[in-house]
Amino acid sequence: MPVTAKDIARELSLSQPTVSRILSGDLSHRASDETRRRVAEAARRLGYRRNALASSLRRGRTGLIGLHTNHNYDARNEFFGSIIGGLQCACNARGLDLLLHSALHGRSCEEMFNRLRDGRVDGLILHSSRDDPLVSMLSESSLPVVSVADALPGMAGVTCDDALGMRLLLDHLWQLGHRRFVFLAPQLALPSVELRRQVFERVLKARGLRPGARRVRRIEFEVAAPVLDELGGERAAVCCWNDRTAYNLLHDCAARGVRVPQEVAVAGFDGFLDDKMPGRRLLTVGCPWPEVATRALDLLIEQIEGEAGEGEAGEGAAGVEDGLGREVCLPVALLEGDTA
Amino acid sequence: MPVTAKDIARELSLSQPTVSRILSGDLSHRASDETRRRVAEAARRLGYRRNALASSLRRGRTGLIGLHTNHNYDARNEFFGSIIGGLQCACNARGLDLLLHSALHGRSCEEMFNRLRDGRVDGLILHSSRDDPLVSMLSESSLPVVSVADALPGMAGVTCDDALGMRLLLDHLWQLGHRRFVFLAPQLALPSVELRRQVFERVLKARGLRPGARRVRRIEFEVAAPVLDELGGERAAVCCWNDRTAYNLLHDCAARGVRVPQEVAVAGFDGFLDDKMPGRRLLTVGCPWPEVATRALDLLIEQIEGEAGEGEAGEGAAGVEDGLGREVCLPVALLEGDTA
DNA sequence: TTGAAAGCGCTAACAT
DNA sequence: ATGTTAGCGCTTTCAA
Repeated sequence: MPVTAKDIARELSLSQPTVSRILSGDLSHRASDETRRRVAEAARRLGYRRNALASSLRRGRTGLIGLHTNHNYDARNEFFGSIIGGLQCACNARGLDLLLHSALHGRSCEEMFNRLRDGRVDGLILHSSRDDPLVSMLSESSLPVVSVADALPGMAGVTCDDALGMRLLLDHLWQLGHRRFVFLAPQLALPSVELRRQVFERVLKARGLRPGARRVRRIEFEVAAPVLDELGGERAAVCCWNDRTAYNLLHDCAARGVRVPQEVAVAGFDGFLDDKMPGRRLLTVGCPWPEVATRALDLLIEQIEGEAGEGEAGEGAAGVEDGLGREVCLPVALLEGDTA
Repeated sequence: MPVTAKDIARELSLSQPTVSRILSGDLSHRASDETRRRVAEAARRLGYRRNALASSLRRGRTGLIGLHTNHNYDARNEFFGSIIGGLQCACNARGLDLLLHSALHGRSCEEMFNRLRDGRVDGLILHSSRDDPLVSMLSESSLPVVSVADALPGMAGVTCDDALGMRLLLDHLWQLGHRRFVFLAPQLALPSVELRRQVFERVLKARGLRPGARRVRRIEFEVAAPVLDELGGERAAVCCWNDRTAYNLLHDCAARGVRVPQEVAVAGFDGFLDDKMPGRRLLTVGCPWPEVATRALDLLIEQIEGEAGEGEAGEGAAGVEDGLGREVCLPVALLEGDTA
């Protein structure tokens, strides 16, 4: 039913490749202006549209960028929405489209790997954790991959400056007079959070706080409430691993009548703009997630382009100078608020 | 470089189709257990992965669903994020993947149309407005399309019950004692908003309010501030066309020291969960956007499947009984708050 | 400037 | 139970 180059060729008594060359805008091909005109006219008249599948199959390029996460995130999650949104804009600017891979929950890791590598995407943006078996499969494969937010072994990645963020946050809280801290971390093995935790412990230890005054509390993903039972009256600053957890905690405080910041101080990490409810503002660390996504796409495109011109390079030290081992770390900023 | 069915066939001295049939899980094909085993083993050993492009080209199905909007939305927008998120889940459950089409801003409408119809997706979820030329091009084409949130002529769609929502809202405000109303609408030709506006005017007229007490104010997208200058002291209930606009208005009120709800009452439309800042809650209409997306996908799949078994049906009344003209309207609920 | 031929990797019809 | 043949629609030599 759809009109093909062959149809136009038949209509104009030309060969199919000639038509195809003109319609694909091949500039190295010098066709007569007359033929050009006739082909263009017939294409418009018959409603020709190039089949992207056939074209991609032949050229080995699809113009599609894949996005996959092994967490239960979708676009409704503010973090993941920021990543997707940033990618949408960046793809837009570069004439690419974005493929959101479905998670295939419950299926084997091999199946997911096979789908990611089935030729539909030129490269992959990945958000995952160290304990995901898919990571090593991907890093050993030839598919260009760049991780976002959390650094993953064996592949390029773009992160926020987690260490700096945590330092800024602790300095600020310290200056406000806080001397008792809790860090709420998820059980997930997220490199970014582990980094923040390390800095949390190192900085506070250096300031001379005893372990009891600088606790790390593992929580169920973003569920903060249980920690309130453990604070025991004394004032504490609770550093949440992300903004969502912090907002949950604020909610729990309100529900239990715990005053913020008088009894409990709350800090987040993400910096999602929240001008919804005036009169209250979360202390947090601003992370440029959309820019993380944009930079990741840049790195990915480098890899994709590099891959094309490959083939004769020495195999020994490959992977470093062509961007495979590149790690980009973007600056963060303290966003002051009234919750501490 | 990638391993093909041909490679495996050569390795095992089989024909390529035999290998292909086994690896594609063709159950109608009875291969000997021995061959099955050898093929499976070789596939694993050599790292075979089926090329989705070739497969799709041949079968005429891609397993990809497209999403396009002609507005400047991306996943960071709460509304569009909800739609994307809902689609991700629904696609996930059905083994489909989601393709976010880049907007191609500044390029011609034909180009966008051509990209949407280039064979990469089996069907399209569309969010657009009546004044978009793309809509008629798509509705006349054979590509399965379903619109979300805003009903579009000539194609199936899923919407929220905008009329009911506005009625519930006005009833509630009326009972609270409000007798002066403003509806903030964008200049965009969004059918859903026009419907709300119509109901706004009809209901309030029926209640006997004179035009001056039931004004419709066109605003720049989601910019609410200017309306504050025009209220002139007297108390009014401002119905915003969406939650974002309402939050902006709350923000503006706080900035100018206008007390809500004492001086100005504020209502939204969307119902995005906002437990971020405890102690204040927007009066709004809860719209099930993710479910809108899910239902739209169902309708789309119906169309796609129906299309396959087509070919001999009478052409006269086509398009109605096979779901093309279907319009689904999902229920909404009033979400009470303290802003009115 | 254009045409002929080949092939991307797969699936489907038919033959054996 | 397996092989043969053909073709999806396009791009890419190479030849004319």
